[in-house]
Amino acid sequence: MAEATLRLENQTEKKVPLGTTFFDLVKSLGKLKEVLAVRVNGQPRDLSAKVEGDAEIGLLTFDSPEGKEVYRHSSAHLMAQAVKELFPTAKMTIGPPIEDGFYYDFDFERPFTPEDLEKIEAKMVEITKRDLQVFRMELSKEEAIRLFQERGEPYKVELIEEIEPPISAYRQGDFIDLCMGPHVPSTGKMKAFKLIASAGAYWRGSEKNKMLQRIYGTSFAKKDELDAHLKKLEEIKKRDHRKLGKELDLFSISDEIGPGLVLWHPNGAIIRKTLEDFWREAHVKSGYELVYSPHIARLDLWKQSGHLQFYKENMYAPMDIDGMPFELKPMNCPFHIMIYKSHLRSYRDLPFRWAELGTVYRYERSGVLHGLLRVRGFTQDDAHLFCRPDQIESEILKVLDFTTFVLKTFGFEHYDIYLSTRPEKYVGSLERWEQATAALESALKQKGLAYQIDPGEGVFYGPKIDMKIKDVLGRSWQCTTIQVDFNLPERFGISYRGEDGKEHQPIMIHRALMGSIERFFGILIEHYAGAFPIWLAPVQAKILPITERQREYAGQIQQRLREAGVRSEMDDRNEKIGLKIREAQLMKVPYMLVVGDREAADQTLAVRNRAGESTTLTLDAFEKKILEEITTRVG
RNA sequence: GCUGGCGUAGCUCAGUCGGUAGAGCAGCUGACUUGUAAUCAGCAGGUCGGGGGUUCAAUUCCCUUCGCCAGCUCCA
Repeated sequence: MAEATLRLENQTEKKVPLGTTFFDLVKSLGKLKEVLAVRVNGQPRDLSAKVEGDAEIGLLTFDSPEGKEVYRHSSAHLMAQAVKELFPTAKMTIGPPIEDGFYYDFDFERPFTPEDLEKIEAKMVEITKRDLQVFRMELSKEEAIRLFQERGEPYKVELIEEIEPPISAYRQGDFIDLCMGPHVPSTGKMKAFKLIASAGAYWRGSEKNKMLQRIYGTSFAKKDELDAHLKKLEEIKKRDHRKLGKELDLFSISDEIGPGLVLWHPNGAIIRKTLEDFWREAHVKSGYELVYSPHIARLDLWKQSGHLQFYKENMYAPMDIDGMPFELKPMNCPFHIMIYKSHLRSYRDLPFRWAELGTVYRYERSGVLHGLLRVRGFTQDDAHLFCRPDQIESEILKVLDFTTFVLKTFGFEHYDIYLSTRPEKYVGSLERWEQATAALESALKQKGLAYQIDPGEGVFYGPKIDMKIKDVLGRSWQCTTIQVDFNLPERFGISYRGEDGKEHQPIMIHRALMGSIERFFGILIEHYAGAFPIWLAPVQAKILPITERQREYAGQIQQRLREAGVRSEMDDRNEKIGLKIREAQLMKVPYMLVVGDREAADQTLAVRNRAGESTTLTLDAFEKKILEEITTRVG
């Protein structure tokens, strides 16, 4: 009998007869329990598939991204089977794995209720107990269409009509679903799953189509992994910036003022002020100059910039001022261009680096507003660099250094970086695009930053680098964006006088590091779970006298700390120390300074931190410690 | 914008299968002078998101509108 040589991941080779199933192969390796599917020469396959020749074999377990996909895709099938058994009139549509789980969309006469989800989950458990074997079927297009027509699944028929044969489907018990696969070998493989939510979703994602009922679920290979994941979801809920924003009295969004418009309360405002001071100081140190611009400008400016043409949906209606239309600004760039235009510029002047905390207003559809993360009025930490083409790379290098420094200050040290290249519709010459894209890429490489290329995802006016930061829970947030712009310099006809005495067009680079102050603040609240590091904390130290007898001593401490620039407060209410501590703790105050008769006599402080640890220090020692922590921005 | 859910005191929430509402915390007043996450008592507080309709009567049912939440969509 003919044999095939299989090379396994650990570089060992194994000879097996042709036609051996991967199931048998995995069994012979003693890994049947954890292996869900295999990768054959890079292609994921079922365990039931047969060895057809020499191949590189990978074993897919739940620990690999591909294994997770297989497992969760099978989980989606399991859920669909449960739904069909409970609600036979539900029509199946699609059900893919997603990050952290899976979903399945059904066309059903009503939304699924939480009680439905419980029933479905119970049915899923039952189906796993049946441990149904999962079979792959390969069909011609006609067979596939007939099969799903007979089964009364019109959405599946619609999908089949658009795909090329051979068409595959998977069967477990009486349940059949159109699917590329691969899948786990039997329903009993699914050990730990939970249905999370139901919600509406459009067929094929278009609001012109019918609204379907989507059920989200998640699944894991082990119960404790599922529990850990559910715990993380709880943690995310606890950290919700909207909840913490209210509890810590940081900000509010008022119905009477309008959706997406933020009120910064004193506690939030002092954090913002501290953050902005840091931002300005850092920019000046890094060779930027600060500028300011107005909130409205003549409509003509936006015509010239092209925003009226390309950004209209996000702009508010113009207002009439003395018979002339003015527009609320959605961006700062045209203003900075006008500053550029206010003088004749020489190649010797370039680059210019102009930064502004510029407040812009953009119309966002009502359904997308979300706390501080998506608002209608916000302040960008914006800057525009005007440089010569040969300066792009060095400028990008500086921006990359600068943004990593700024983000690191807030404890963000892991990024996903994307380089977006020329889209189909673009302005500017091919040569410019290539030069700029190469400059961006070269800068990323020099910095040793790992990045992915997003082909064709650049903006029409130039290539860009986007950075997503990872917070303490591992969630990604898009903040930094660095965009080369060939368009606006052209539209506004800006130029500089070159060495050759001729006019040249400068390159403009837009960049925002935090993105917007509002959004970044929202991310920070969640990142720190409201327990801001001491340099940002609204109240850095709270003095808690035990009785009225220590009021004078407590007052001296407060005065001393205030003079040293520490944001301190005193709680001299006629209350028990337990209550004062509890309230300071709930407000996540970094240091509680308890002073009773003992401390007053010794001129010391009982310093309690947020973790509940106490030490006794002299006032001098505490002042030194807290100032050190504030200036170094630790803790 | 779309689908679904929700909107009751400053906050968190209960309640009314139609007869104009209740708790805890917060607030105010008083007592207590207190040692590391809630001292006790009393008082006060709501046109039940807004508008309209049905009804003898609407916070409750219906319509509409605004807002919030989840998801979709969108984010040149």
